[in-house]
Parts: sequence; C-alpha cells; structure tokens
Amino acid sequence: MPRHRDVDAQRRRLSAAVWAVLARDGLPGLTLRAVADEAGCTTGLVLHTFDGKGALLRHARDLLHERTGLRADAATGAATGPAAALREVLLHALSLTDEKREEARVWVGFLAAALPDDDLRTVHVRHNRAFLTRVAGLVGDCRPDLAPAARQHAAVALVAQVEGLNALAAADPETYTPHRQRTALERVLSTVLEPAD
Amino acid sequence: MPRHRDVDAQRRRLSAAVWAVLARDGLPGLTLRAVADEAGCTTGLVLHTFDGKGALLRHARDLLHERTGLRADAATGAATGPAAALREVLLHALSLTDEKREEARVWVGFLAAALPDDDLRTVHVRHNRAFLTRVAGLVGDCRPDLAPAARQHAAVALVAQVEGLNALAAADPETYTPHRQRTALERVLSTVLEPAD
DNA sequence: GCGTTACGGTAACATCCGTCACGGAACCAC
DNA sequence: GTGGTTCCGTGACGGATGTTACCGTAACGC
Repeated sequence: MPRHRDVDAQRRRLSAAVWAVLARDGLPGLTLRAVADEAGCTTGLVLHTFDGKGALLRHARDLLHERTGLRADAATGAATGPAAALREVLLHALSLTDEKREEARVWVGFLAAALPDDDLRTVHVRHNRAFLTRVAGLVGDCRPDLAPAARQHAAVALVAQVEGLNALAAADPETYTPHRQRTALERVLSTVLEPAD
Repeated sequence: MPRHRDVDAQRRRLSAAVWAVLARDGLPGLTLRAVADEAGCTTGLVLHTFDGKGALLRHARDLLHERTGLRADAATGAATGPAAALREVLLHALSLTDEKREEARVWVGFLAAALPDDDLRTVHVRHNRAFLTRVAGLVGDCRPDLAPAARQHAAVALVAQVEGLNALAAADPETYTPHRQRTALERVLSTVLEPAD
C-alpha cells in the first residue's frame, strides 16, 4: 500500500494559493491554473485534492475563518479585561497593515463570489455570523446589564463598522488610513463602553 | 448622412442591463453576451456603443453614482433641517428594500471588479469619495462647531457603517434586517448629533 | 426615388475556462 | 528486485469568453 500523502497539508497549501491569487489578481483572475501555478503544481493535483473549483473555494473560505478566529482568540487571551478584549478583537479585524489589507481584498472577493453561489454563500454567511456572535459575546462581557437583543444591536454596529472600513480601505487605502479606521472604530466602541444615557 | 441613433439612451439602457445581470448572476455571470441578452440586442451593438467591456463597466458605474446622487439630492431637499437631511441621506443609502439590496449587490460586484482593474478602481474610488464628501458636508451643517478634520472623522464612521451594513446585508439579509440596519445607523448617528463630550 | 452612409446583426476568430481520461512515476510490501 | 497500488502531471475535450471583420439593411440628403 504505497505512497501516502498529507492531504490536509495539500489542502492548506492550495487554499493559501487561492488567497494569494485572490489578493493579487482579484476574482476574475481566480482560475484553477492560476492557483496551481501559485502553488507550484498543476491543475491535476488541484482536482485530485478537491472535487472541483467550488470545493476549493469553500475550503479556502473555511481556512480564512480559522485564521481570523485564531487571531481573535489570541487578542482575547492577551487582553487585560472585557473592554480591552472587545477593543483588541475589533482592532485586529481592521485593515491596519498591508497583510490585513490583502486579507480584506480576499474577504471582498469571497463575498462577491458568494452572492451568486448558494453553497459558497452558506459557508461565507456562517463564518460572518460566527464573528458577529463572538463580538456579541464580548459585548455581553463588557455590559452584562444589556439584554441579549441590545447586545446584538451593539454587535451589529461594531461588525458593520469593521467590515465597512475593510471594504472601503480595500479599494481606497489612501482615504481610509489606519488612523481614520481606528478613530472611526473608537467612535462606535464608545457608544458601547461609555453609554451617554 | 443617414440614420442617427440616440447614443446616450443606448448607453443608459446597456448600463441598466449591466446592473440587472450583476444583481442576478453576480460578477462571474457578467459577460457581454449576458448583458446583450438582458438588453435585447447582440454583442455587436454593445461593442459599437462601448470600446470594450471595461468602458461598459465604467459607464455603468458612473450611472450608478448618478442614480444614488439624485436620490441623495431628493432626500436632502425633502428634509426639514440639517440633522434630518443627514439622517435621510444615510437612510436612503441603506439596504432597506429589495431594490436597494439589489443595488448593494451591484455595488459589491463593482467593488470586487475594481480591485484588480486600475481604470475601474479610479472611477469607483472617485464616486465613493464623492459620497464621503457629501456626508462630511452634511455633518458640517449639523455641527458647525466641528473642525474639518473632526467632520471628516465623523463622515468616515457614518459611511463605513452604511457600506458595511450594505455589504453584510447583501449576503445575509436575514441577519441584517432593515430594523437592525436602522438601529445600527442611529447608534453612530447619535455620536454626531448628540455628542456626550 | 435613388444613392450614400451609418448602424447593427452574424459569424468567425483566438484564447481561456473547468474538467476528465490516460499513463508514467513514486512508493511500500514481500 | 519485483509486483501492485496510489499519486499526479500531461494533454485533450467541449464550451464560453472578449473581440473583430464582414455585410445586409434601414434611413436621410439630394
């Protein structure tokens, strides 16, 4: 029984190639051949590892969620309190570095690809909701006085702020500078942490 | 010199077909043949009217800006004061109806198409900045006490909130309901209109 | 009414897409 | 070493894409 391969490692490598192509050439450039070239193999390997382009994209989207999730976990763990945890998680979701701006471009690419593709949309929506739920939980840690619905409303505003800044900065980083992103996030954050009432 | 056509009307019709295809089939389905079918003509007419696919997309993006601009003008004119004008313009930019959700899908499609296309990106960024400038002006009307930089910061947060909600609602309208969109926008709006200091 | 001219449909082009069948190469058991 | 089995690169396929050249046709000036 010869020749075993590390299937998971190949899937990770190919998914990383999907991100690289998506960040560099955008959604129109995301072809199996481009992914294979990026990964240093042929389309043969890609289609032996995944059941077609759709499965490849879904796995790449899953892995992106895993990656951002780990970063959020680390941000939560390093924080000194509930408010710091919420702030750190949201700050680490912004496009404050070139690497993160690349990631935002990839996120936009997946979003646009998911709109007409029900399978990919299901995956994309699930991960977006998971982030929303995470933020709602952190809001609850900061404001246990809030009812669940109020936490959800605060989380929606925070997540929309972050993803809006990411989408805008992906196309126009000169206008949506890191400083402006941070300032905008702090504005919304203040409505959660320092309610006027 | 026979047979003159209304070139502008054709351009508008073809651009409207671009929106329809982009809303229904997404960016991957946006082909010249699909646009021609939607407009009830052939690719021959499309390419006699525009210098290729890129020019068609840029014009369609221009027209989308014009359309949203007219809506914002109407919202501003109908408002009873500076605060109402700001609120109305932002509310009309949200995805509160099916038609607006379609428009948000189109906006996401243009964004994703613009990321790897410098010409289209230039157009897209210009229109996004115009909206930002408009919002900054309305903020100035509400809060003449604010310095220009502070107005800009407030406008960035408001625009990011609106576009973030649109992007999220485009893929997941069940989570980002009209009510939640309005509530989230009011939260950010309150930091501009009722500053805690 | 006729000729000229712009218009727009048709069909082809080369290219690229996703996918698949084939065959050689690599690897482990014996 | 030898056989058997898995892996993966090769090359081809049908179809779709953007673009172009061609040509019939409809409309205006005279």
